[in-house]
Amino acid sequence: MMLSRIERVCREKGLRMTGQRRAVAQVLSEASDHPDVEQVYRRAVDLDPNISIATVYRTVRLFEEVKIIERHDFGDGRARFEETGFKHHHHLIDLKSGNVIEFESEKLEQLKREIARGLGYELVGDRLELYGLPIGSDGAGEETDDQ
Amino acid sequence: MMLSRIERVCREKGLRMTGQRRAVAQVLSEASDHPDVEQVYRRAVDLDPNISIATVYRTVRLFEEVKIIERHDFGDGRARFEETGFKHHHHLIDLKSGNVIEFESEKLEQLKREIARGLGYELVGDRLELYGLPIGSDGAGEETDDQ
DNA sequence: GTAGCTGCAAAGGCTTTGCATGCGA
DNA sequence: TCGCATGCAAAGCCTTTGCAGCTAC
Repeated sequence: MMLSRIERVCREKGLRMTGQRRAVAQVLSEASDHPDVEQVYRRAVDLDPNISIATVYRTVRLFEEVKIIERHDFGDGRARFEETGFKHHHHLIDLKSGNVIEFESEKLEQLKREIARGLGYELVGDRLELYGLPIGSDGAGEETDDQ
Repeated sequence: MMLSRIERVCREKGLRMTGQRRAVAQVLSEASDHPDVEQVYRRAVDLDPNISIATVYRTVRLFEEVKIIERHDFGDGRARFEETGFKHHHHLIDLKSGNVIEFESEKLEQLKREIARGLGYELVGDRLELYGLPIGSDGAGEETDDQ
């Protein structure tokens, strides 16, 4: 059986691998969206029916601390998660469908650092989301939702 | 007696001016920081001892809806507010002191629009905060706090 | 006078935590 | 074995809301 990337990193970091952590790891490894805790929980239950939502909360916090996942806040009051990627990126939220589109821009990275430096600061973190409406949309669009 | 800018806008929008709303308006007009609800409440009590925190919550929501203040979320789980300015700007949070520095950048505005457009979206909103450490800091800095 | 505003306290949504039990290394 | 992990339920934090009384217009 093949280990998920997250699970591998867990071993490297010496974290105890329980069935529940394995389940959360797999869910987040496979997710291409940005699930919230509730969604992670529902998907994890399919892999390990014993998991509780409290454990999901504890596990995502743990994974975040060792930097194998990232926490996001898209302004709706709950946290969303994704596996840490190789490349720093940001998100554009499609206000019509709720979909999240990832993008990266070296120009943007430079500009952010430049602005911070200009104010006398070393940039150590940032948060950026764009909210947009699809060009050419008539507003009658379809929504996405989760199982 | 001179009306605050916010109070003037309230009248223009036909909002009923109560003592409590006047107090919140004045607090936000005078604030140069980005107070949270608790801080607005404490300052408003000095102007109108009858105000309750529920009213502060209702009032900032109302003011936000008519666009005379803006709501921000600096990642600490509570909302912060500031009077709407003439110019769109963003914030850099000094991680050493907690201070919030405002900045604007036309270059950045252009780049954001350009990125959104490139993804097929019309930019209708955004959120951007930079988190930084003062250059040349030894880490032994002073903190700010509020009355 | 009346619609709208307020205070109070209860409730709501997301998240954390205390405690006794369970389980991985 | 033994300490870390978990489930459950309670609690915490910020925010909203139902309701009865009050007030600006």
